[in-house]
Amino acid sequence: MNDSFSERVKDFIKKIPKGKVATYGQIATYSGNPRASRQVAWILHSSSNKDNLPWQRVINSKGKISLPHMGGYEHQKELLEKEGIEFDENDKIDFKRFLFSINDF
DNA sequence: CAACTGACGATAG
DNA sequence: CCTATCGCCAGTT
Repeated sequence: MNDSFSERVKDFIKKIPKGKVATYGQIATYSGNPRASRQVAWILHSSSNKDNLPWQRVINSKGKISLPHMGGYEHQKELLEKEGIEFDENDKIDFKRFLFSINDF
């Protein structure tokens, strides 16, 4: 359960800087498995709180929060807005401005 | 080992 | 923009 894809995913998420967001596909890709986006989601549920991961910075490829309304959606949105991330009228995040990239390291 | 599950992604219509 | 499907992966049951 260590030194695996899962560990790298968690490590990557920890490296997402404040004020930036990353998509599941990105995390999966940079962790070695471009198609394990689902696994990323599973990991978040599995240990986001336990490992104190900035889970709120993980969104889907559409630039939107995946959580259902009244199921954490508003909570996540508030956390992101507190970090300076903005949402447009469609509740989408502008990748051009807030998407985290490997070059930001 | 088989089936199921999950905050997904890409593609097709 | 929407729904429907399939694919992919790891952890559970």
